[in-house]
Amino acid sequence: MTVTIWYSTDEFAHFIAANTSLRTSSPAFKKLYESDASNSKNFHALPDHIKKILYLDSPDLIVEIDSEPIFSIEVSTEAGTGHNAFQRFARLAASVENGVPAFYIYPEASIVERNGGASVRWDAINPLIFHAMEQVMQVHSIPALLYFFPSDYRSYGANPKKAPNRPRKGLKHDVVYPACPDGADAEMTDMFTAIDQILSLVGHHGVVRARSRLLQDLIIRQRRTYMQAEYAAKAGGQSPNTMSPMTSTKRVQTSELLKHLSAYCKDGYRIGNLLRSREETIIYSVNAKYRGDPYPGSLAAIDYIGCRQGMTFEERKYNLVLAWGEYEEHPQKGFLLGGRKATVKDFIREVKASESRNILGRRFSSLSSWEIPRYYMQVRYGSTFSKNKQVRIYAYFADAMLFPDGALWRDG
DNA sequence: TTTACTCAATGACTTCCTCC
DNA sequence: GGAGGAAGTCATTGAGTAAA
Repeated sequence: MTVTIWYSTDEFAHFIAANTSLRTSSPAFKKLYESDASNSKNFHALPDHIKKILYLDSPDLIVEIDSEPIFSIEVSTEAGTGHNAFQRFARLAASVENGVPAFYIYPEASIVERNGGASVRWDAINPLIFHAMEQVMQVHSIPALLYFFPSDYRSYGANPKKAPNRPRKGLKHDVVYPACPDGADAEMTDMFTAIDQILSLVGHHGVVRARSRLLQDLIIRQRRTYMQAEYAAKAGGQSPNTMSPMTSTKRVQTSELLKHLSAYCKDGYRIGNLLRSREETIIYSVNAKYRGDPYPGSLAAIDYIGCRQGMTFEERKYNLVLAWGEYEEHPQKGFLLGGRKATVKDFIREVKASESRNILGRRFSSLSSWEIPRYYMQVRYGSTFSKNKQVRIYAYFADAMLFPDGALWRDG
């Protein structure tokens, strides 16, 4: 049995190995490269099954046994207010969509000091993240489990100024691995138990059979139940639509979307059946400058919270549309998008920039040795991994992208 | 060989806006 | 007017590359 831990942070990989049964399997530690866009020298050398998990975004760690990914982990110390907790959601989704359980370590709350220390308070996690992860589990029948990054919150929730770990945002770090969460905390020991359980099931049943049993496992069911209870307690009965990022969405008749898109339909062209097949459309309306984070992750979460009813993005009850600009209803044109913060040119510019990393137009004699396998990867995958993160994620999740001065959409 | 610069990604902090 | 959420800006890191 060959165990490999793919990591972006060496210390975190050793932290996980030392605290789980992985320590007895003499794992190999290998660096994970995020994409062909961010690391053209090394990305193409990753195994194909690892690339598939990275097709949207790269997690902090992937554990692989005999060339089969077993689970992935994402860790963050960021304050989880607003849409922040969703920034990493696309990579959790990518993992689970490939049948690989995903662990997410996120602070229940972290201390944010504002105005030079005049204001010291806990910023608590947006509970909608629990709901979104539950939806992913329901769609794919693969665990997506959140564990709290250990903190002083439960003991010093009312008094952040007295929190022992105030200089580190109230977060408890490990003694041996200081950049990592405190491995002695119950949240982390619970996570290690769940990891060991997954490794044990894989050892007994093999990867494929183990996957189908994971959600029935008692330890995993208990965590899932805990997450549901946390959502209920923290959301206090609020509807998902009253929480970020759902507050930035609106549901409209698809006919309104088609009216809006008709401005771009010339020379007898008629929009295809995919958009028409769904009676209603969810529009993620962002009146902001075009950018990446946090929108890609939020878009993926909106898909799972409000649109999906099957394993692929084609199986949606509602179209999912990302609209940049100031939304304004319009009786004849469906709706308008105003403002100058974002333009379709921003998106096109990024796509064009990614093409500069495409080496398929080169002559063989001009390729250096290390570029030959990269060239061969691009022959197979085109620019799948050469585009930057947001371009990949937007094009994957959004059935249409709208700007004040242009639009892109799928036909089928 | 060293240094400076660029790019991509991530995360933290500040500011703005809306609602009560 | 204050609280909290949303959006914008900035700092950091790591890798690659071109110039000194």
